[in-house]
Amino acid sequence: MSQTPKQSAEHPVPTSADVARLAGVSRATVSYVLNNTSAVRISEPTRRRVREAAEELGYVPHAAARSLRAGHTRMVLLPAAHVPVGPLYSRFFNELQWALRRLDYTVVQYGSLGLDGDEAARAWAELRPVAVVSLGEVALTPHGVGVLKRSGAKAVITLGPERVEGAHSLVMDQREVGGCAAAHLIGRGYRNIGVLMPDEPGLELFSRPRLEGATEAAMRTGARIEPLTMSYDEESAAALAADWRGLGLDAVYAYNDEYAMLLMRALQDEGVAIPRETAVMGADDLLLGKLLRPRLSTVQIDLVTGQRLAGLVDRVVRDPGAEPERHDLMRARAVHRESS
Amino acid sequence: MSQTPKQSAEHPVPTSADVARLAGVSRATVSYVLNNTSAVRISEPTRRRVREAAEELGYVPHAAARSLRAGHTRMVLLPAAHVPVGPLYSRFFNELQWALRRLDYTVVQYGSLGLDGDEAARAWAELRPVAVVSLGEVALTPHGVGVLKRSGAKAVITLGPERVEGAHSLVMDQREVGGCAAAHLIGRGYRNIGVLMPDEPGLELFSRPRLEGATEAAMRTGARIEPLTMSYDEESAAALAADWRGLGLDAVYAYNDEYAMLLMRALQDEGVAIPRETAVMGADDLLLGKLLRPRLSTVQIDLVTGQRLAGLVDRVVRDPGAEPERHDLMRARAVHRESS
DNA sequence: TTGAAAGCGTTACCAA
DNA sequence: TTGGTAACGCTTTCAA
Repeated sequence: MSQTPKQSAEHPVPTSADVARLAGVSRATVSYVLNNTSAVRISEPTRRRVREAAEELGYVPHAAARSLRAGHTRMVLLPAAHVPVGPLYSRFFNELQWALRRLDYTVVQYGSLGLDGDEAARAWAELRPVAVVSLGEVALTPHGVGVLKRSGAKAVITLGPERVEGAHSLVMDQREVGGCAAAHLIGRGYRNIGVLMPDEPGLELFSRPRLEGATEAAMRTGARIEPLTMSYDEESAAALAADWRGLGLDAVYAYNDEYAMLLMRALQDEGVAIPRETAVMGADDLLLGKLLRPRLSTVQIDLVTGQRLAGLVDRVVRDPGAEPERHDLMRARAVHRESS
Repeated sequence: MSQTPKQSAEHPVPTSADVARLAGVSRATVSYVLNNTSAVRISEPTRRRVREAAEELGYVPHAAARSLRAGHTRMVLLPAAHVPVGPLYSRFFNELQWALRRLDYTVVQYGSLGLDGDEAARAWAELRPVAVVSLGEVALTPHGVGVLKRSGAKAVITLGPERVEGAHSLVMDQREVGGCAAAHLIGRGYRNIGVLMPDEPGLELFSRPRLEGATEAAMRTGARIEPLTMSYDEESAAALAADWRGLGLDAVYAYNDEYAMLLMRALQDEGVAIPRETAVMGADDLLLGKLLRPRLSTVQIDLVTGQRLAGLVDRVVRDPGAEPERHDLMRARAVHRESS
């Protein structure tokens, strides 16, 4: 056992050498045929023999060996600690993935749970991706970006609340969402505004900047912002609603539509009139919000399309020096319905 | 340019040879130090020099080279054509990912959009994963399973409606969901049951077996099953509701809770009394369904936990011969509320 | 038209 | 305690 057996001895994985042997040609010829190398002309009978041999052995090329030899990959790494929740985000995700495949990139979502920013960057760098698109679930530091770039990544693109030195940062400021909601409520005359913070882990990345945005918007007007905590279950909502009248609030921005729907129901069950006694506002403009009575006011968020982001990735990979044109990454817009 | 430049010439990616050179030792020594190989004792000063050199150069090992040498990987491939929709599924997904990482596997979601079963299997095999867990978005054929196994995959596990020859198939029969819903409705005396089929692509994988299950359950009782089509928007729901009374139905099973909520609202807007005139039933037991009035009856689905599935993966990898004990993969149970 | 050989970055054996 | 070296699977240049 001087050599690690790659398989349960009886079952060696076929290599191009095996194909060559069976077809009675050299490994070079196998490579030419299987990759349709146009620079070399191989006779039709030889091609057939090679193809048949490959087929018979069930030969599949070894991606690692290939990229090792090539010195680069076409892998775009999408760090995905959690599968993002919510239809908005997952649609964007799917679009991006699809568009990148059309550009002939291999999209790999790599879950780096429980690693901090720099550890994660190192783990990603080991895979030698040609590009990394970080959706902001892991905080990438300038150092982490350096590690990735030095390991050969041509494009490091971050979507998140703030710029990251060295990366192409697309700033997606969640504060705008909170600001939008607060401005809408204030504009309609509400002065004591609760802002719901989900208790669930992982949402902080969005919820905190949304709160900040609301606070900033209120500051300019003298309205009061009151942070509230709730988790995504009926008990928690009921508990919050039970104390509601003591809070002295006339409006609440509830993080997103799902939390808003939950809270609104709890308030209604408590006899709080919506919006007369308390206005309720969500975010994300889910279809379901329109089904409630009163219909839920919300913040509609236009995200950059996956298609456009994929184009950016490709451009930066081809020309890593060029600065990205500034994208209108995210636009938020209040949608008034009946709950506010 | 006889050799592909791996980087923009000025920026070569550091290798272990560079580290060795800088530290004044051999590549072997570098490997020993960086991998904490216990079989060899390296002096503390040497270790320090190596570590410092690695740090200074920003050296990160090359995963492809490593696995090429090792002859195997710890990669578990999760084909993910679409990020799955719905909180149920994504929770399961996250759990699985997390549990596999704890077992020291590298979880890679690989999006193989637009490839058919056997093409996809080939693409996966190129990465030489040690295990593949297919959630059923891509139909894996016995041939595809063969390709994967011959390429070194120790475990090929499928979750889906039916067994796949050669793979460890965990049968997750969506027919049970539809059957459960229909049985519940029939048990409560409804005899003319519509079954909603979403118009959205990709959901067919679930919706068709659910319809089948409902049909089978009805067959035994003489109830009528009527397939209906609707897409996930208000217009489509309104159109369906407008014709509702002509359909002569006294109940509807609406694929899942989201579609059910949408349809129920449209029916209410049309003046159809729920459940007196028409009973409505969903599936998935979403929290939001409890918020409607009347509260939505549903089918609660218990999925196998990601933790357990991860354990199975690990067991099969360690001992590919062993048959998996039969898991109770999915259990469906009707939950009666007010809408039926 | 085909083959021989070098080399990609790593690790592990064996020798010093 | 350390270093030399071969080998993993593949592609590509050069020579025949």
